Amino acid sequence: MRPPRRLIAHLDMDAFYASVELLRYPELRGLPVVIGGGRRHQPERLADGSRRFARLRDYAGRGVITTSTYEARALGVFSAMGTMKAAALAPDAVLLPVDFDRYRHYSRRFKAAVAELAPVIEDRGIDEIYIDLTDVPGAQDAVGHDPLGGVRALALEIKNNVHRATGGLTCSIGVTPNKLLSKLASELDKPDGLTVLTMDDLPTRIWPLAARKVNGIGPKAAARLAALGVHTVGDIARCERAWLIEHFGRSYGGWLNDAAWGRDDRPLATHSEPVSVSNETTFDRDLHAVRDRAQLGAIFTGLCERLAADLARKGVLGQTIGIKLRFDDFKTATRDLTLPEPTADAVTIRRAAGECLKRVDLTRRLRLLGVRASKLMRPGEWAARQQRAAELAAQRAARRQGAPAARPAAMQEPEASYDLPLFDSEGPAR
DNA sequence: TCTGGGGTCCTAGGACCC
DNA sequence: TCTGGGGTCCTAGGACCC
Repeated sequence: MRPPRRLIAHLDMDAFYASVELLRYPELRGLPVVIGGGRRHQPERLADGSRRFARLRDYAGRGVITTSTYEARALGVFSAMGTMKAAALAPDAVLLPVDFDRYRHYSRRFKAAVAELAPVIEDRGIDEIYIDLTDVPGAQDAVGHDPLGGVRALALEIKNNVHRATGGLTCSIGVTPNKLLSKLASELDKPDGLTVLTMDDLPTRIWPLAARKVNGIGPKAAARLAALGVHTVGDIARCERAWLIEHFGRSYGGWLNDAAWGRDDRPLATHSEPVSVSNETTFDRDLHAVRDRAQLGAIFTGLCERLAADLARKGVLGQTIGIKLRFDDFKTATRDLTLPEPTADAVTIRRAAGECLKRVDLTRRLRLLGVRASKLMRPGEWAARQQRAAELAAQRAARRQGAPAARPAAMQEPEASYDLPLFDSEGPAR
């Protein structure tokens, strides 16, 4: 019996935040709309029942576009773009504030709709997931002459279920033998797309793509590749593995080679525990540690209080407390401090974060301040850790008492190593 | 036109222990 | 007494992703 071929789907909601907003404000359909900025541009309800929306040109301040509708994208406005730059490109585009609670609500709905048909899901944030279709009944079946007909039909069913459960949202799905390729495939036919690929499609569908499209090749790596004359995934595939390792290190170079040839056997991560929780804010104007001391102090305390509340809401404690600063030159500094025991208490967090702050040079003005908790654990976990640590300490003590001969010989007889040849002219080059 | 806020993972040096 | 090496934790920074 052959094992079933892996069938991994990547599902990506189309312009998610913007599409959720269009459900609420259908009169904006067909217009360039962007989500982002601050909270100061709520739509205004007029006397005649209609609404007045803020325009991008009305916005002044620091912020980025979170999402834009396809009409806004046509004008050159994309996510992560500075709002001021976006305003220069599309001054008449409608600007809406982000409403994460609402997006989370629709996120839960679409994920539940998928789970009804295929329960093995990896969460990849608010608007995308991986789905393992390998063992879903019917997914491996051929339909007529199409060996992938079964999985194609299943993916369409998933799209329909999402559309129905969200009141009209569309998504794009890529199905391939692994996560890496599916992530690329889901983008090939956006929006409202479905792309099913096998390894045979690698040269025609994947290799022409820009290297930057690969999940894991970011702006830095893409620039380094480009400087070496490597621009597409196919360019990477044509590079010798050894050459990639030479330029990018054993780990990343090897991965680049695997990625370009579509090799990826990572399983779906269906459960995950949070690693860190943080709270940060960018100021309206840069602040100075001395001149704006009072204002900074209030912001700092507020961040610590919100962090404490977030920890409590998630039911975790953090043992390492850290701060993040961003200076007026956009350079970032972090400091952290591991406490004797984990906490979720605002005052304890504020005190630890204050200690961290003392270790930073504060002559430059600040544009961002953040507070972070890591080394997270559930309250019961702390007791268990303490218990384990005590047992280990007891074991070590017993070993020291009962078996002194177990110490390394070199520690008892240091003379033994005196004459050993150390690094000489034949040693490793410095 | 100066660049949000929430995360994860990796690397690397030093401390410390055995 | 400055000589080995492995393992783990802490800290700082950086790349990357949604």
